Amino acid sequence: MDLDVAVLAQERLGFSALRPGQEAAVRAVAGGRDTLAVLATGTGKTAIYQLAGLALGGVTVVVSPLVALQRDQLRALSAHPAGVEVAELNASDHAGGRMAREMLTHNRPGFVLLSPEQLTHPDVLELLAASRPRLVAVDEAHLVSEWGEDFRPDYLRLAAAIRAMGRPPVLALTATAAPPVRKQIVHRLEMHDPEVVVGGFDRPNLNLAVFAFADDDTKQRRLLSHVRSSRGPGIVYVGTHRHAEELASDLHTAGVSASAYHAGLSAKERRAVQDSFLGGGCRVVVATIAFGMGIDKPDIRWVSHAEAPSSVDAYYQEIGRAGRDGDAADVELFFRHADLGLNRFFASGGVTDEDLVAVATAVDAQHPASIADLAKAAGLSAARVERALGRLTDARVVAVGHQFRLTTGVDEAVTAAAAVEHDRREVARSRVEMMAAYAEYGGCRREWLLSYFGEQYDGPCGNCDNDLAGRTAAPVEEEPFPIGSRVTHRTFGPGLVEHYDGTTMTVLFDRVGYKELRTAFMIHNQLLQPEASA
DNA sequence: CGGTTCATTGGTATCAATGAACCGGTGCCATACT
Repeated sequence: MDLDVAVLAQERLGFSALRPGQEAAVRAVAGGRDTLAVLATGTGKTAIYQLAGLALGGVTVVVSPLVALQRDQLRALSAHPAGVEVAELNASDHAGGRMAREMLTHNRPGFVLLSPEQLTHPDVLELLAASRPRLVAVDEAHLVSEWGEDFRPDYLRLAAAIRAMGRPPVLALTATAAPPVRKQIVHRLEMHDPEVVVGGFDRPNLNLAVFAFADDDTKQRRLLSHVRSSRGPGIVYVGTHRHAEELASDLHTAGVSASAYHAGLSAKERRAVQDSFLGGGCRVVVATIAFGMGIDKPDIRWVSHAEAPSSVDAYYQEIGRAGRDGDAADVELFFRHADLGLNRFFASGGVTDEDLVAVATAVDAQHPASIADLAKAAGLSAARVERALGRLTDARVVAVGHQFRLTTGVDEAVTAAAAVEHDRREVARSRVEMMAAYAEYGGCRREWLLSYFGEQYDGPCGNCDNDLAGRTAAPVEEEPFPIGSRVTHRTFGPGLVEHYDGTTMTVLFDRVGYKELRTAFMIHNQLLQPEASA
C-alpha cells in the first residue's frame, strides 16, 4: 500500500513533520498489519492511531486505561479539525456515552475512547461489532501485561472482544516494554505476525544514581535531607499510603512545599495535589504508583525512589517522568535490600491449583455466561474466579463467546493453567530480583538499563554515579554467547542473553524470567547451548 | 517478606516482653443510599 503518511498528516491534521517511529507504525497499520509500537513518551502516540484511523476510515476503537486519560485524548483529538467525530464511552459521562452511541448507530466515521471494562457489556460490544471497526488501538499496552493478571482482569478479555468486533487490525502502543512484556502483549491480544516498531529508550539527560543502605532509619534521614536540599519540582515515590503521608508531613515540617498523593485520597484531594504540582504551587509530590500516568509536566527536575519498585520496567516508567524538557534531571534510588520484601509479596500472590480445578470444573459442567454465574457455580469470589480464568485464558484452554467453554478436558486445562501460573510467578519474582541487580551493579547504569530493554549502548555515559566515581564493572571474563543471541538451558529452557558482568551472565528465559548464572560453570558443565535454529 | 498492632503473660503495680495476627499498590464499574 503506497500511503503518503506525511501528506495525510499535513492535510488532515496540519502536522509539518513526523518522527521516524510514527511514520513506520502508521504505515504498517494502514497496510492492515497488527502493530506493536514501543515509542518514547513525547513521540506522539496519539497521532499514530489518529493517522492510522483516518487512513483506514470508518470507526476506530481506542482502549485507554483511565477516564482522565480518555478525556485528555478526547481534547487532543478534537483539537485538530480532521473531519471525523470523537466520543468517549464510560460510566461517568452520560452525554459522551450518548454521542458515542449515536455515532455508532448512524455509522458515522470517528474515534470511540473506552476502558477495557466497557467491552464486557454485551450491549456495548454488540453496538461496536455492528459498526465494523476498521482499527482497534490499545493505549498504554504494557498494562495488558501488568494489570491483566490480578488488578483489571478485563485486560485479558480484550482479544475475545476484538474477535467479536470482526478482528480488525490491532495497534498496541506503549512507551516502556522490555522483551517479556512485548511478548505478553502480542500473546494476550492475539496479534498475528505483528510489525514491531521500537524507538530508542535512551534518555541521556537523566543523571542516574543509587544510594544503598542496610538500615532503614539512616535511609529515611538521608532521603529527607536529600529532598530538603533539592531544587525545582520533583517526585518521591514510596511504597505505601502511610509512608507517603509521613514523608510529606516531615517535609512540610522542614519547610518544603510537599503533598502526599495516593489512591486513599478522595478524587477531589488528588485533583488538587495534581493541579498544584502542575501549576507550580506545590514543589514536591510524595506518591505511590498511583501518580504519574497522564502527568505531562516537562520541567520535573528530579525523581527519587524511597523504595525500589517491583520491576525495572516500572522504575523506568517512573523515572521517565523527569526531564521531559530535555534539560538535566536527577534520578536517585534509595535502595535497601529488605525493601524488596513488599514487592516479593505482591509478586507471589496468585492462583491456587484448587481454584483452577473449581473454575475449570464449573466451566466444563455449566458453560456459564458471566463471571457472576461462574463465581456462583465454582463457589469462589468473583475476583478469584477472574484470576483463575485469566490463567486458563493465557493457557488457551478456554474459549469465550456467549458462554465460557473449555477447549480440552478439565485435567488437561488445569495442568496447562497451573504451568502458566508457575511460570508467571517465576517471571514476576525474577523481575523483582533484577531491580536489586540494577542497584548493585558496579558499572555504567545507563548501559545496564538500555541492555535491559534490549538496546545496545557502550558506556561509560559519564553522568551516572558509577561513571563519575570512576568505578567500572568487574571485567567480563568470557563472553561465550553474543548479547542478544538465543540459548537453551538444560532445565530453564530457551532464553535470550541479556548481559555479562564479571564472572556472571544474565539470561532472560522464556519460562522462568531473568536468571544470573556463573558463566564458567555454564560452559564447563555444558548447561547452556546456542539455541538450535529452526 | 517485613513492619506494625494487639492480645497475652507475668505476678499483683504498672508496664515490659513476647509472639501471633494482620496488612501492604495501581481503577474501572454498578448499586444503593442521601
